[in-house]
Amino acid sequence: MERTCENGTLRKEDAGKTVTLVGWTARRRDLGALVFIDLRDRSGIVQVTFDETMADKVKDVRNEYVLQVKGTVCVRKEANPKMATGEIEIHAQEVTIINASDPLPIDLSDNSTSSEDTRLKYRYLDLRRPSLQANLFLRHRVCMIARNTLDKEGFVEVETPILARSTPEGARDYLVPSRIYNGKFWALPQSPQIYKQLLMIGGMEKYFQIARCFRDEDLRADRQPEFTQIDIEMSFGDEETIFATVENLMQEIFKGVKNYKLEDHFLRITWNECMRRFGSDKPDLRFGNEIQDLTPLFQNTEFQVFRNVIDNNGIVGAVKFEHAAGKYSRKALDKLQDFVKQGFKAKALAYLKMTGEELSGSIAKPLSEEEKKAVITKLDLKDDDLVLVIADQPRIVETALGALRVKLAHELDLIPHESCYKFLWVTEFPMFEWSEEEHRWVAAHHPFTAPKDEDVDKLLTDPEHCSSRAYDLVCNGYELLSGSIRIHDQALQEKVFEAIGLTPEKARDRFGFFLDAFKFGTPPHGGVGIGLERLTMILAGTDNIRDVVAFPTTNSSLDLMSEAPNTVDDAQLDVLGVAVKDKK
RNA sequence: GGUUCUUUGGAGUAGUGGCUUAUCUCGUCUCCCUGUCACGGAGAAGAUCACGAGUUCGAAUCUCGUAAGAACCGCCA
Repeated sequence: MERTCENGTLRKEDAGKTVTLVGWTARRRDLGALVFIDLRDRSGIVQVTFDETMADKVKDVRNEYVLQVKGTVCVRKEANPKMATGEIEIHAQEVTIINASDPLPIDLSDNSTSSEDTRLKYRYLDLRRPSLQANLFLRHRVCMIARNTLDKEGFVEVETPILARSTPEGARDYLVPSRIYNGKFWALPQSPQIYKQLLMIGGMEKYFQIARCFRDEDLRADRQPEFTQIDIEMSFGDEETIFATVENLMQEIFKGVKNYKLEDHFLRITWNECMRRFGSDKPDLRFGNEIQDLTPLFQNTEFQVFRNVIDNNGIVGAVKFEHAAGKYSRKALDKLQDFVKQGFKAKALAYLKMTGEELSGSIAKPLSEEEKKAVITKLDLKDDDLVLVIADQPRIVETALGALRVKLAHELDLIPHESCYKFLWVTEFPMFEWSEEEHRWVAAHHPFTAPKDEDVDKLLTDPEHCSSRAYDLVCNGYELLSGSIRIHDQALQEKVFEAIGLTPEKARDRFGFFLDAFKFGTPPHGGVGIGLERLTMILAGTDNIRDVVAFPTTNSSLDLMSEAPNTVDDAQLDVLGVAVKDKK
């Protein structure tokens, strides 16, 4: 099919050229003997005019008809400054209606928003939306830069199996029944973790993969059941080598995509400090409002609530918001209290408001004059400042105030709208977390993560206070990547398995091949998995992962377009040796 | 597993117990129009108000249940 150029690329310099264009009818303005059609392809829109000799040929054309137009590029008498191609138009000489279109069930114009489920049902139409196409182009750019940058540094892309063995630690696996071995199952990889470590043992030294990962867990605005990681692993390095590689990669991506220069080295803080200051392991550093520990001010308090909390190893935490007291009514603050009670198990939310020199609010009365003065001095309170206070167990205080910090920053518009990217390495994550369900310690990152050298002796005796060599890279409140230095010593690996309650027999059963591999000269190694969607979201300036995935699912992992998952024929089940208990 | 919110012509919405024969915008259909660009003008069609039960003299509106969507908590090594 003849096509001489893309519609959105035409400019005044092209005037006089005869061109053949193809595309979709974005909009048609019919003035009778003169018809204008905005012809859209993926590059943009150009106005085509059909004069009295041509108007008849397009009288049946409606929105989204596919056309081929031959015509001359002409300078417009009156330019449209809102269009990239607004200085020119195409005077049509020939037109072919290539295909018709029914009226669309969704509205493609940018100022309208069809509901999320209608858009997902007709995703292939929603994809015609220029903003969505731009996101997919952006994602492509990120992948291209990642490939080129890593290639230049000697990393080799290796594909690892999608049909793999289930590794019960961690997220729930998607399972695939085996036809040849009835009763046995593949698992889709949650990440290529074990394979990339085996590649290190296999002597690849520097590996990467743009890898699809699968996790059968409940979704969020930034989580889909399948997603893509820029997966990187390297031998003979340490944190410094890996951080340098990632920082360079991020710099290249932000330069290539946004022409934005990131700082040479990203900030670093330990996990403990991060939780203390921000109540989150993925803090948004585009605004301040850090959590303050007020416990020392109330050591001798007679306020019973604080007294009880402090006597039971709790803390009193606070977050200050400047010029916010007037914006939060009693009702609004009650709502915030419900938010922390329901979401974060906090028993209550107290507040203080500064009016002139005077402190008022829910706990102003029970506090002594001395204590109030101490709070004012400690938080440097000025007129109209709002202070949210929670007294409870430390982790509850931190996470609840951390969540309020983010919530109010949004409500008070404290977050810069323009391009602003605050990167942060969070290091020394805890080695283990206590699982209430399983009544055992589980790996906080994954069980192949190396402990800090000085904590190796505490693995079995004091798992709670073991720190690991795991790290996250955080940007604007998103966990952009996770990684760690891995264990490369068989004895240490077995010890960590023991710490999470895996008996040697069970460990052998689940990871035997992996443990065996450690016996044969395993190099020290470590790496990261970068969340491609989250990175693209940040670059695209959206907070919904569906905006950067071509065919996303709903919150409940349904594809509304194809209606997957769905039933299969009994014959298909038979051959797999699978029976369905309760058909819904 | 839990919490909160949402569901009204093809699309987006207004409507908090009777003022409704359900509002407006876009789209659709018919006619007019040679400089529009979210074209304009005249007219028309199109909705058992997600589904089921209940309260009431009376329900799009109140209550309960079901389904679907969204955000969050748990979960996500």
